[in-house]
Amino acid sequence: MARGKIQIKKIENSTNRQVTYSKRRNGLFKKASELTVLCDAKVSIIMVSCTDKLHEYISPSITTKQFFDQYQKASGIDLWNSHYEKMQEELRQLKEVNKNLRRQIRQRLGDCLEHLGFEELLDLEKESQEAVYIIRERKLKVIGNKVETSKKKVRSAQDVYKKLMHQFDIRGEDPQYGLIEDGEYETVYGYPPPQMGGAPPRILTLRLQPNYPNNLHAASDLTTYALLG
Amino acid sequence: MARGKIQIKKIENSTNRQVTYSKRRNGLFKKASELTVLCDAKVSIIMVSCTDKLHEYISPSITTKQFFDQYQKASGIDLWNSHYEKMQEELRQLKEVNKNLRRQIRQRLGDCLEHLGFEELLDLEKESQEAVYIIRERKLKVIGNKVETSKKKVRSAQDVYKKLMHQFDIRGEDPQYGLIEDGEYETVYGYPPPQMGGAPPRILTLRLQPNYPNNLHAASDLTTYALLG
DNA sequence: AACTATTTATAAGA
DNA sequence: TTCTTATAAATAGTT
Repeated sequence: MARGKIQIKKIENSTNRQVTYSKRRNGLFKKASELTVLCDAKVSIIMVSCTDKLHEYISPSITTKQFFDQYQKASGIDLWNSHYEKMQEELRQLKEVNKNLRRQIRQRLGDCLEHLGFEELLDLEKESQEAVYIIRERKLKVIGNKVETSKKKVRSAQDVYKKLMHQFDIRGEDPQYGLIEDGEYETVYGYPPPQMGGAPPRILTLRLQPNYPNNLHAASDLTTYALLG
Repeated sequence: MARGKIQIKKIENSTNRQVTYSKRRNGLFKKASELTVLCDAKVSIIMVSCTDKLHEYISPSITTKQFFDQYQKASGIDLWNSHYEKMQEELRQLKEVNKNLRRQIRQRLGDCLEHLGFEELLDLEKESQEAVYIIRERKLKVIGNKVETSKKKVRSAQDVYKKLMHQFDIRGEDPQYGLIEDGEYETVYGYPPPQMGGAPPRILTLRLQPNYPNNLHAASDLTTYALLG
């Protein structure tokens, strides 16, 4: 439009193209601005250059968001579309799946059995009974582990006790808590020998040990052993 | 810009304003189009007139929706606002809940028991065993219902059979399927009397009845009864 | 919608 | 990028 007419086709020289883009962009924005004022209109321009840089003009007194809302309303085109609708569908499906999972759990707890067919009922019974066996096995294994651990702990406590007793012996002092003899701890849990004292002295013995942490974990171990009786 | 310079301020004459809006809008769109071609850029223009009419220019090879996506990405502004974010959060939570529900089911099937504490294991065993009892009771009740229903169906079939026999009797024809005597159906299922014929003749008898629907449901009933043996 | 005097935009060069 | 400037394009006011 100056110093010679140009063909409207892509400018091949990249630098020229960049310069023209910049100039014409400003021109466009200026025109948009004038239009906004002269005609009391609202204009939104968004441009992306071939180098993927984004520029935008937006009339004062309106946000791009408001523009999109207005555009949607006027055009009937749902701009959220793919994103929004897919999300809603996904949400719906997840809720449905969730509902089914919850019902399944309730059925496995014995609720809502009315809507099950006979075959399903038989399968459920079989599955559940098998699960009970597996869970029971697991429980027994855990108990076994706990017994092993406790045996080790008891042996350790025993050793320290022995040493302590030995020290009392050397000093000629009264041990005062010497109710338990060596070698008896190992059989205390599960089959307490008749000659043994009750449980409280055993706990006291453990507490005598400053190296033995009398924390919640140990307490919980003791509590658990009671289940073996 | 012709026949006199104008001030850039709102045109008070409404007709003039409307005309100018139209002219300049075309000018703007033309410029945008040229820019698109010359600089290989993408342009979106949306305009709303003061009379709330919407006009839009969009570069070929792109949709307004794509523009929004690109705009969002480049600007970091979330045009879909809190709604979108809320949906994403909801989605995330639902997926989490889903995962937990599935794990719970697996545990009730005897899988993944390693991560359960001892107390939890005991609870699970108790719950599962109770569920098995409930399911078993339900199964027995369903079986009871099925037996009742089958008794009624047999009685009904029996009645029709009796009438049919009566007709054969009157016409002096050979019944051909008269293997089963009156009063025997009631005890057929569960405790077949030794003098009874096998199952196939019974089914044939039922099929003799045009009023008795020999559909899939009836067939499924017969199949189910076999489970009672 | 068409015309046209005039303003404005801008291509090319610096 | 910005400035300059010759010239193309846009457009205000008119018809």
